[in-house]
Amino acid sequence: MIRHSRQRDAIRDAITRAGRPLLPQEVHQLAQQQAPRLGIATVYRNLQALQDAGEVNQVTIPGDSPRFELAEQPHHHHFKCTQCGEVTTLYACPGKLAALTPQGYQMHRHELTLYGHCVKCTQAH
Amino acid sequence: MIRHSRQRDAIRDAITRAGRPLLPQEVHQLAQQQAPRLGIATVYRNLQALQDAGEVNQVTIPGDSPRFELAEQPHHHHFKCTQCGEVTTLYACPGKLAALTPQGYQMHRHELTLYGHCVKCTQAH
DNA sequence: TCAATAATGATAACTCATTATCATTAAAAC
DNA sequence: GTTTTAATGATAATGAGTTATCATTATTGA
Repeated sequence: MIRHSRQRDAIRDAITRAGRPLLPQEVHQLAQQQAPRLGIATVYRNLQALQDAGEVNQVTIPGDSPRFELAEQPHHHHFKCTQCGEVTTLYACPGKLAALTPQGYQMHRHELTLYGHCVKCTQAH
Repeated sequence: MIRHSRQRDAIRDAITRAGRPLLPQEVHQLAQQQAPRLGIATVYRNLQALQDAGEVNQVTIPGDSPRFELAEQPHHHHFKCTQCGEVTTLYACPGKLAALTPQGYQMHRHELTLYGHCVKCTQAH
């Protein structure tokens, strides 16, 4: 039987407030503002639980460990800043990707990641 | 001072013949046909050396460990078969991705991965 | 052919994200 | 309030990929 917990709320809130995919460590840091003694194991446990419950999804940027974002978002892609490492959500898609698929192949989904400098890092020059 | 070695030739040839990005284990298996007693440490050492020499590049598919492909290829993307796991090179690109970049951001490069079933796995039904 | 040493192969060691363990804490039903 | 037990926090253990170690092999210049 599933019980309510301050920690799980803090984790869900952190992901919601961020509006972008977060690494477990980022979730840990952000959620600690709301649940001070939060342990990293609890973060992993609840990310798993929230995923099983269909509340959050896993996002993997090439070369990085998985990040977590709210489920129930429209189709989107991501931008990773090569300076600060932050990942942003992009609500846009080039479309027409079926044309890239070779003869005889079946495409079911796609992932696109843009790389560059975010606003903060661009301005910091 | 760099010496010639049968093992490095076998590794370079395996990547060249494959025509697609290979995992270190795949390189190991393929190159063993040409260099029977090839050890996995030698594979890693030479992948690093070939990368330093600019002969091969590293490719990372989300969630996977790095693969290696020949450098000096035109711009391209990849297709990963969700059935057999094989990664194929796609010499095509949707283009016009600058339009997806948010105001104030600077995009330098992008990565696109298509997922689905390759010819072999599609036919195997 | 021979000497110098780069490269190899086998395997131990390491890295680091993630998971398991277990005593303690705290929801929630009564 | 009391009881039950899910959830937590601290930390040890795990695992997969990669790197380091070192005795041995093999390339290359003399």
